[in-house]
Amino acid sequence: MRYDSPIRTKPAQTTEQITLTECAVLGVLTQGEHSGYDLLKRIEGGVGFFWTPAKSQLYALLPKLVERGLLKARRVEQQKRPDKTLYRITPAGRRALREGLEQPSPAVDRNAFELRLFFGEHMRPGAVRKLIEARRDSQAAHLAVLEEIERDLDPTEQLYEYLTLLAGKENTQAAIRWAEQALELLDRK
Amino acid sequence: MRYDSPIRTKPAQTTEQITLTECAVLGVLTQGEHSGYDLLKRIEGGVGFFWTPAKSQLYALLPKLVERGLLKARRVEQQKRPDKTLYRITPAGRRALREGLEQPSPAVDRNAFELRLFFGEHMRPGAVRKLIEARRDSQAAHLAVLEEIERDLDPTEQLYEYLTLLAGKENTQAAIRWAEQALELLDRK
DNA sequence: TCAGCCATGTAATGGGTTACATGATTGA
DNA sequence: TCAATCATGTAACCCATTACATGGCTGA
Repeated sequence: MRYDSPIRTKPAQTTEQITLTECAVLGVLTQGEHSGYDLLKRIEGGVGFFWTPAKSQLYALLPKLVERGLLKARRVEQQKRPDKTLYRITPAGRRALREGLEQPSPAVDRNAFELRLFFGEHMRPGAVRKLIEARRDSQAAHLAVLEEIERDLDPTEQLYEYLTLLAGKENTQAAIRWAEQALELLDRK
Repeated sequence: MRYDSPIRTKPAQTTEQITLTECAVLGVLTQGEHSGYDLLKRIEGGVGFFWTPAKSQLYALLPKLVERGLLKARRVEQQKRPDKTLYRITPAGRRALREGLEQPSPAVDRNAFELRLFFGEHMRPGAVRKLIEARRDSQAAHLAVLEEIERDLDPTEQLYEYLTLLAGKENTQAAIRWAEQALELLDRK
């Protein structure tokens, strides 16, 4: 088989596309100036339920966002603590965030749990049951966390956070219901 | 800051770990011998609901799995069609699949939709509503597909496929319920 | 005649993970 | 005294995506 050398077509970008990881970072930075370290903490208790960049990825990302003009960096020297860099979102950053958020989401979300379940036949007997029980328990624990958050959340002040919470609860409850049903079906067999 | 050169610690693997993409491929190949092209078709109508490797990724993967002894390749010459390579899973492949499936799933599934919703405040007015409506509609369409599949599925013969289907239905219904609720909340505001 | 299927890839880049590394400070 | 927190990264992969490329056959 023969192949001609491919033609370099640098796709002329009207505006620089940003990834969802970058959206997550910019999104958190709309809530004020933060260091990389701060961001990791913030992500844990919020966006982290559905998006978790690795530490090294985050530290690699921040300077790049500064280069692209989406963030501004400010170095802060400290005595009792290591020096740190604080990042602040720029107007261009806000525009990029908006555009990134308004892109359509890809059609399929990959789902490791369903993949495993689907091929349950190829696991050892008992492994599927364990998988489902673990699922039920972790989802129940997650539900408890979500309900905790719900108490401290004002639906009128934080409408979108609230809607996201409701979505999370609905999903989690569905997963628990399913798990119980599935375990029964396994028993009957 | 100074860094010593990192020590090369090739982690002594007891058994070669496989990725979930590889699980998906091996899993489909437990159902018989297939070409790369066949696999893509097969994936579309099954695993593809929760796992979708790119075409180029698949074609790159298959020879590697052969090298590692998890698949066996067989070249088939054809007259009216281009020649093709058929792949068949080996006993080592089945073992690797089992081990891969039995690994614990990562705690968080990333969810592009929830990420967007969470930062809804930073979208233009109306964009969130569109996002939710699109979600509702695509989930409703998906539910219809799942119900179609359900009709041709024998719960006793294909238990795990059936359980996966139930999980999918439960999730989809939860998403639709949530979307309707969310749209009402947006109206009231 | 023309779209679409069959069949297999290459090239280039980008996104993301794991493991390693440092070292002072603070509270139990 | 010992673990945890604060704070920032490097190195090396590997997984995954997008775009490009080929070319005969088949049915509407």
